[in-house]
Amino acid sequence: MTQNEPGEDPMSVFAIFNEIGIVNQLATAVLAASLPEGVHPSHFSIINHLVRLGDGKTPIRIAGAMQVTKNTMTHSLRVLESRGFIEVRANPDDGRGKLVFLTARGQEFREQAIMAVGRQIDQLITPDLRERLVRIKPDLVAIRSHLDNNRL
Amino acid sequence: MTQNEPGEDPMSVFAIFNEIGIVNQLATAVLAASLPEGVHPSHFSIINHLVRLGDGKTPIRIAGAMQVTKNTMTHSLRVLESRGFIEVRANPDDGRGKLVFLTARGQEFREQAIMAVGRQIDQLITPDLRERLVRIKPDLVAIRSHLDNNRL
DNA sequence: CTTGATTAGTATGATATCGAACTATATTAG
DNA sequence: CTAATATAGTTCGATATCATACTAATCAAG
Repeated sequence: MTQNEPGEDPMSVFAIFNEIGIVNQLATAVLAASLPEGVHPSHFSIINHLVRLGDGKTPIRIAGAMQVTKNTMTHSLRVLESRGFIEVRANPDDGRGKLVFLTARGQEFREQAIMAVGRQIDQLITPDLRERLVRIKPDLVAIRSHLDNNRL
Repeated sequence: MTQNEPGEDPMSVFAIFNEIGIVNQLATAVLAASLPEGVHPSHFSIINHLVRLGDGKTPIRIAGAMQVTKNTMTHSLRVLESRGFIEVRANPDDGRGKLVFLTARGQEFREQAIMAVGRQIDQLITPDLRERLVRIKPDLVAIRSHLDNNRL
């Protein structure tokens, strides 16, 4: 396949991803401040993933989606389980594997956390910013989807 | 100041930041794979910051910009100094403080790293994706700038 | 000046993450 | 069926990051 004029301007695309990185850094800080003590944004992200794509997934699939190693997932799932946000059961179809399920408490937690961070965001952004965010959403989805389907 | 109809739709803005987060996650993974062993994306980010905004900054200012604590910065600067990418000197104007300077080696490193990650990105994105990225850049800059100037 | 409060940086102990090695189960070749 | 290989998850040792506490230097009040 032909290669979009390689090296055309390596800096410019890099700079855009850099902007995305900074936005994410700032937004994550807002999220972190909205979460209760001991709950890391990465933990929240796991719960969020289970709600969006459905639970009953194996730890290794979740790890792949989150781009973390399986031992990191082992650790994170323990934290979530100790808080009663998820349940980890043996996989009936695979003696090696496990399956992760959200609990009612985990779902409540997610909703409350999103409300909390939503309030912070409301205080932070203007109508203009909100409009810009909505405007770029389709492109972001396309970019996310493509990168997600073409990982290295 | 009036507040953009609070709670209008907390989920929708949250979902967009979520997309940004995933894009960043995937892009960071590409960057991490392009960096030499032992150099963390956060280390690269510090060098990048020093190039973009100029060096001779205090560790604490860099920590603020990167949204990490000052002890994290102490640690990261030691890694970068041990590799010869930066120099940390006493601040002549403040007996407590230090100043961080890029070395020639640090600048070379940044350029090579950007080239390396640029090649990976070239292989990963299509002309359509590149177009989308360029298209959303102005909005991203506006969003980043606003969030940066209105941190909690 | 001197004292109290603030600030820059470091030290210490904790959690999050990673890579490599290990265990147990599944799958495949023959 | 058995042996070799692959996969799911855990364990272990290392780095990155954080919160708290500490040291040293600056600044502000008087």
